[in-house]
Amino acid sequence: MTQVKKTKKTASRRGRPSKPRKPKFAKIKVQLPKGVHDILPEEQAYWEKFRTIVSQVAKNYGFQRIDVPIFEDIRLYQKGTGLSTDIVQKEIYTIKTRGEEILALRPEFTPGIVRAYIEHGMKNLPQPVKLFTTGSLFRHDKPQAGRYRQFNQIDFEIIGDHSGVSDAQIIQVFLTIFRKLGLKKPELFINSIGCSICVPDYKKALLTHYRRDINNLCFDCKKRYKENPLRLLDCKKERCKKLASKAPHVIDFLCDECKNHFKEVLEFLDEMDIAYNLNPYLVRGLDYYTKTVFEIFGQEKGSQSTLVGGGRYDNLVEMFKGKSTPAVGAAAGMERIIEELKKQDVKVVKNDKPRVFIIQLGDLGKKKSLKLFEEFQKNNIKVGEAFSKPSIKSQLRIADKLGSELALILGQKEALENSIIIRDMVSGAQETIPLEKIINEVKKRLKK
RNA sequence: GUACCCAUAGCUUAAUGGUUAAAGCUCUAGUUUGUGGAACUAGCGAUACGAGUUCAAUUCUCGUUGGGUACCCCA
Repeated sequence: MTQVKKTKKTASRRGRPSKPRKPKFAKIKVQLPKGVHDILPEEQAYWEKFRTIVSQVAKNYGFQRIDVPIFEDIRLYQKGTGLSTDIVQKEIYTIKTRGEEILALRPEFTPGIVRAYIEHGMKNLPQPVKLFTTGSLFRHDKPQAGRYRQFNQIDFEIIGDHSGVSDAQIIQVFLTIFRKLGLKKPELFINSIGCSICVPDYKKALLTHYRRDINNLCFDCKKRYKENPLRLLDCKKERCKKLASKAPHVIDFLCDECKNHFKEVLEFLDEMDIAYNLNPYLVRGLDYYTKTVFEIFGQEKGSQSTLVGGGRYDNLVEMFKGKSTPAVGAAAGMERIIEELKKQDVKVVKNDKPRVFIIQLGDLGKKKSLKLFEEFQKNNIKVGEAFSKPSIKSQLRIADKLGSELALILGQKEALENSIIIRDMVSGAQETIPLEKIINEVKKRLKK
């Protein structure tokens, strides 16, 4: 029999000389542009857990959510993030509108949040204003592990307080989130890069230190020498590193105010038992930082292991014509943190398995099943279904794969006599009961 | 922006300068016209794209695209 069938099939295939029918439309192959990624259903458990913890911790520490637009006037970032930064010089995505306007996809959160603070008169709220957000950012960078062109960050800002307590609290918030996520041993590095009063002195000293060796510097460092001497300390090239290691430390040049502020921050960290490493060469790549700067690294060493970066930016509000307002904030890369969780083998349980599954057979059975399904929704019981499958076998298979404990079978016969079969998927025992009692029966059985 | 490595089905892998590119997992269905997990059977499904060498390229060469890694920078 099967053979006949087979022969028939091949014969018919061969006997049809003219092509399989062509689609009337042209096909194109589409794939993701460079450096962007999908977050697939099986990944979502991590993201959900992450977001839940973030908003929980935010609430506990008194941060309110704000959402700022994905694109803004490019000048916001040119002025805020800084013209000399790589982010603005080579990584920012721009959009030209039909008018003359040039917009930019946000490469970071802080300028947008500061703009919102000013624009909505938040200086009239009780200070400081504590805000947080999460979302996608865009940087045209070369993609590699842990680095994407569209990526997600969580961001916390405290605007309107100069005290070191806020710096410490921002750090505390991120470490709390890490603890709740189950991330082991994040490492904190911290430094102070002074304010507009003391930094010029330090820059002068740096330039003096480098002056004699300027011709030995790498190409980038020559540029840095002119535009942003602090970043000379950041260079990873051997020759430049050697020079950097003999360079004077910022700490020694801090004015009294900055020195006290830094001391205060460290004292608060000590008080909260937060371990930190002092790194005199940590300067960070954004122009607006003053005083405290810090980074938090994961355990996995590598150049992309920065999980959090942040610091104080006491001049930024004023730069946008706001009233002089001190502020501090930080942001963490969500993709990197989730990668780190996976590397550390932190498991996240996904809990969306339906414990009950409805199986329908025949037209009448299907119709009644739809209704029954709604009944379960009203009773807030998660129930699985495969209404698109006609056979009982496929439906049972799916119920089994989903790990349902109970299968409810509603076929033609049951529909006619207003009953339903309830099947225990573990023991295989089943029982026919009146349809109207099913909700209570299921509730009873699920309690066990 | 620079350097190195990589690219076969949804996933993991195989093979070949020459007929129809192979397997496991997954998925769809069947072996029971109303009963899952196992087994068996069948089906779906791929040489990233473009050029060159060749009688013949998935295989060799080049380019493009995408991925990985290092530098740079950053989260």
